[in-house]
Amino acid sequence: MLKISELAAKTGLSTHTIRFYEKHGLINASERSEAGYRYYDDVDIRRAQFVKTARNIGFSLDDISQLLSIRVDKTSHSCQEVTDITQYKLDEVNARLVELQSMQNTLEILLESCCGGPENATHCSIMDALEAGDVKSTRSAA
Amino acid sequence: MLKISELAAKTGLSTHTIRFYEKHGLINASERSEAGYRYYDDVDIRRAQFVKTARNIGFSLDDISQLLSIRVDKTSHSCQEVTDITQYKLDEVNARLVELQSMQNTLEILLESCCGGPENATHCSIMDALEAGDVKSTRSAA
DNA sequence: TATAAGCTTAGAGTTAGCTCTAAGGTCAAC
DNA sequence: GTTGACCTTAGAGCTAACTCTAAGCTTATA
Ligand SMILES: [Zn+2]
Ligand SMILES: [Zn+2]
Ligand SMILES: [Zn+2]
Ligand SMILES: [Zn+2]
Repeated sequence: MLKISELAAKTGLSTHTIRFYEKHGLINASERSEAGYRYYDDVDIRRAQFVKTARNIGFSLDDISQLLSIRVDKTSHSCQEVTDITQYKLDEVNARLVELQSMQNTLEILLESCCGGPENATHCSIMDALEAGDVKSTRSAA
Repeated sequence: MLKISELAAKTGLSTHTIRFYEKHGLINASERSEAGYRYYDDVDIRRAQFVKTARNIGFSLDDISQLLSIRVDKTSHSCQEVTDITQYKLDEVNARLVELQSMQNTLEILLESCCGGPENATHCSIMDALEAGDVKSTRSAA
């Protein structure tokens, strides 16, 4: 049985974050001392580590909620449900990648066009490009 | 002279956003009617379009503040200041790209490992991987 | 003249995921 | 028996960039 700071040390989550996750139903302490101290058993610890791992991959807390409800009763859930969540996340990531690559491209072109020197910016081609608006839009949803 | 909704139509910003940008010093209406209505002249309009363009590229409002203060007095600012802002943004974008590519990679590997079928998730390799924690961490700063 | 559309303001709410504070109780060590 | 580290709670604050609301003027149209 670990106390909260020990679970924090073990998982790399802060105690604040652990309590925050508890409030959101992601993890919990199956025991409490008389004084109200949280105590985590092996099952709790594995669940906390699962959350941390999923979080590291980039799943949102909502995604993780769904994964956890599959996890507690795997026989009632299908592989397809798991891949759906994962595929949806991948789609999000890919969409964001497209945006960022477009930003990267635009910024690189801007940087190439400007001398970057110490003279004043009256002739600056980056400023000119921003002024002219002839740059492609890279944002749809941040 | 445009009224706020006309400027909104012209720039693609909402009237709310225009007022929000004004509150943050990005744009302003050089005239007001007796009733207090905002009126935007050509200079205002060009500034608003500059902001929109910079925003489309992905610059933050803080970045844009800096770009605008260069813009209003280009002789007092150098190309280097402009490239510094741009390069800094590009560095940010590249850092985020690395994270997202790592996420993409991890998610693809997970998806390949799972059958995605309708059977129950007791054998699911995605769940197993999350359980084992043997996935690389993709997040540093979101 | 009445109705609707549009404008004003200050300020609150949204999102996600923490992060921190205050005020106080508990526990082990010296 | 008293430090000091650790625990508890409710709730506020943070970031970024909006987004919306309420309450009340103004302006254009029919
Ligand atoms: Zn130059
Ligand atoms: Zn330049
Ligand atoms: Zn399967
Ligand atoms: Zn599976």
